[in-house]
Amino acid sequence: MKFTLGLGSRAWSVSWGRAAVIGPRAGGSALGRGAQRFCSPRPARRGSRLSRALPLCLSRGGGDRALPDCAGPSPGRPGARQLAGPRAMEQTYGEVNQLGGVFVNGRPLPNAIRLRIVELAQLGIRPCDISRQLRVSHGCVSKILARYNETGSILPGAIGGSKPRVTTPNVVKHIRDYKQGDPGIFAWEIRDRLLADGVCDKYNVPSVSSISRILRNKIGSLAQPGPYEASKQPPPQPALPYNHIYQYPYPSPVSPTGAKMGSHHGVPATAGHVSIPRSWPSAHSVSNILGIRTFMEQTGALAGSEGATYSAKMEDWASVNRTAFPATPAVNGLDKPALEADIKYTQSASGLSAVGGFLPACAYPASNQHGVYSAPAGGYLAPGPPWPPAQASPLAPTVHGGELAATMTFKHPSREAVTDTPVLLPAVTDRKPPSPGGKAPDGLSTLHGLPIPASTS
DNA sequence: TCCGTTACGGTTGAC
DNA sequence: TAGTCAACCGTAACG
Repeated sequence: MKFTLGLGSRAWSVSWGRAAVIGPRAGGSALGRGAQRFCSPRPARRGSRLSRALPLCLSRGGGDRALPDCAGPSPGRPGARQLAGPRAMEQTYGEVNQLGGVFVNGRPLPNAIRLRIVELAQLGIRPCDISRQLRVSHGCVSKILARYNETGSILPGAIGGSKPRVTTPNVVKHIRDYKQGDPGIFAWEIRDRLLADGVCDKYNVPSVSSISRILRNKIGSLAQPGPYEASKQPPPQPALPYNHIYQYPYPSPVSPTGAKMGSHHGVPATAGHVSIPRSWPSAHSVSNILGIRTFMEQTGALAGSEGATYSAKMEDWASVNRTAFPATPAVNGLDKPALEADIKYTQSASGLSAVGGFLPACAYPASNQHGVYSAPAGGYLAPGPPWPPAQASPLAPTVHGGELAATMTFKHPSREAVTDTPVLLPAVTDRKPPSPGGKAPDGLSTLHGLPIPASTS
């Protein structure tokens, strides 16, 4: 069932919940499931009955940044409740899930919400309750918690981009050497030798097909140096620094608890154990997200071309996720943008009221949230019956804004204690060994990826 | 009712 | 510069 709400020039589709649409579950095999999905193309995706209660304008939060208009959905996503308009088109759009929560399809939830999910979970609140309270799908809650349990990070992974090339000049050189030494060598044998010789490790060894392609394209004629070799001699380099890319730069592989989550004062807790899914230069890197680069640059920790590189990255990301953490004077240790974000994310009379002040705010500056995320908290969490209704939050007594750091140490159940000592520089943790997943940690600073204001006091 | 899992449609960024 | 690809996202639905 689907109906369209029209409001002036605005109109969007709102569909009823799945129960009303698909009826009894097909139950049974995956085929049935798939068929059902096929026949019932997720009618509820574009919204829910709850969405009707949402404000029509999910414009970015207050102030002069508020959008004066709310136009219809963007052309690309006619069904979604989206914002439009000159500015809205570039900064605001979003959809409403069945719980009434606002989200941007394809984009991560704001770190503030992610953080709340973890925090609430650590307070013993069940995921289903968290889901309702934050109006985030339970699948998402589950995923975020699972990720957090696994990596200690609440941050989303790096979106987009490509994996680092494994066919580095050094690898190519070795392949050529192997081929020259044994023209009859098979690609898989080369692969084995690359591993055996330590040129590559199991995570970055080229595939057989890649080796074959190299042999075909780059080492086609062994009698003469390939164009690559002839043109430039790659500097000697160690085995492809896969670890440099994927490895958790943990101080000790046997000390998974080396890093403590959070710190009382350190809220921008720098130490920490936030990991990032990929650590090759990514716009989604924790550093970029959090503006750590800026900090590091300011402290001279990041210098030279690398800094420049990251600088560019930061610029790129400013439009979406990347916090344009300017090197502007901080306010009480908190960058102004962050403060603004705090304001924007402050939960109003929604079900989050109890935790509204629990978290500072989304780490994303409003300008990076494409509207939805930068909308006032009350907008992000669609208004609706408070959850739990007329019930004081269990968090309220213990958690309040500004005390996040003190209250939430993010001590992972399976992890060790939390340090109370604020750590000012990003620290790495020994959360997990290098894995193909390429989860790299970052300082808790990055912890939740939030510029959580030091609780001071 | 809860929750892990997964298909899906979407975004992103490197190539 | 546009297209492709593969990563990621959150939601909705299944079991």
